[in-house]
Amino acid sequence: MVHEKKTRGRQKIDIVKIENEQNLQVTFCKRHSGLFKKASELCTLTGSEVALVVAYCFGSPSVNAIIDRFESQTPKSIDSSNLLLEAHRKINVQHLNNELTILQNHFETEKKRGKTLNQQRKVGETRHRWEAPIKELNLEQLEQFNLALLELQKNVKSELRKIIFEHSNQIGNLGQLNPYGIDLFGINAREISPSVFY
Amino acid sequence: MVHEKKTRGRQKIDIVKIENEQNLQVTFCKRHSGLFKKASELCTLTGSEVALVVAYCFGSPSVNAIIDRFESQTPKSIDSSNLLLEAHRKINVQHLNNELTILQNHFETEKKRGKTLNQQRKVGETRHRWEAPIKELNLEQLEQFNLALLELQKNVKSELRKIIFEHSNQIGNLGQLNPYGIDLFGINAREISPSVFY
DNA sequence: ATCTCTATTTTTAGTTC
DNA sequence: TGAACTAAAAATAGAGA
Repeated sequence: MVHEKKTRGRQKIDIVKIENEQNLQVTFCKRHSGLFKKASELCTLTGSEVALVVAYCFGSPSVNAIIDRFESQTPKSIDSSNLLLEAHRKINVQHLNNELTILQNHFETEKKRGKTLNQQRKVGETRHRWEAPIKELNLEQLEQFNLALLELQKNVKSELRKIIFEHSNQIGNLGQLNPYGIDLFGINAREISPSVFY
Repeated sequence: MVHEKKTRGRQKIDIVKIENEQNLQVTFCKRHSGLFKKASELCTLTGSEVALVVAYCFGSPSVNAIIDRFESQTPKSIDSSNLLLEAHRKINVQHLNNELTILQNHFETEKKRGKTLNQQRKVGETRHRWEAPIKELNLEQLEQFNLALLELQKNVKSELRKIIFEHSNQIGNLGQLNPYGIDLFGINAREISPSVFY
């Protein structure tokens, strides 16, 4: 019996910019989630720190679809300028906020752990003399990164408001609007072994 | 003829912290490079922006091996404190510098492109009215991120100097020293289509 | 640490539902 | 859109030099 193959399976592709907009969207979606999964796994497996920021935008047609869908879900009572504002806020900033909150919780946890380490050191463990500076360096770096992300988020918000404000004076040009999306992924420092801090 | 398998091939593993130090190192190495490759591919394929920071440290035994190897390659004429300084600088900061230079070149290119866009806009292309703010937002964010990275690099350097200085007064404790490595990967903004900027 | 090698697992391109 | 499917491509665990 001859078995007809149902699909051609995964095809080899060159790593060059995808020109077909449809393919690009699908590939972005798949590889984007794949990348975050890999990053997450690296963190978990090796206890390393990974900060990953992916920024992208959608082409106008799919943007319209998203906005349309959002509008159809929103009560009509909200006035239209507010509606657009909220739509963009939700689409662009909500996820960012969520991720950032998680990230900040990680930082808090690490900060506490850093303090504990500091206290332990005061007890007189000379064995740990090299750990503390690196620990602190690490925290410092992470906090700077965190601050940069906060700043970035602030800018996203204010720029979005600006854009949407301009836009509200110009309804009908929706196709030219570019929603902006940012995903964040952050994992904190961790011990590799009781005597090697990270 | 019975074919004896040479290896068991890839084995399924749970995504939990690897406790065996040796396995951890190898896995980190493999997955670290795999992650950067994936990030690079996502950028190229979809023209998205990705910033990836991976920070990790080595356990003491392999650290000794690295330092030993470095020392055996270095002319004996250099005095030992300088030697250690240089060793750590090379190991920890060189790659960072290289990556950062590439990153900065990308930023420069993008900044120029942003200016060109600005000039074009002044010519009177109303069609592009939404592109510029997002372009600028993007650049601004990227520059902030870049600044954060520069700051981070500065801290790595100064902390390393501090650690190495302390260490040079305390030879014989090499096993407690934790080299610190940071890899950076950054890709710039790009057009998705002539009318959608990123 | 890296590189190699192999046999698997995992990811994903293309398609269909 | 978007989730599910398939089969091929790609990544990688384990072992080695």
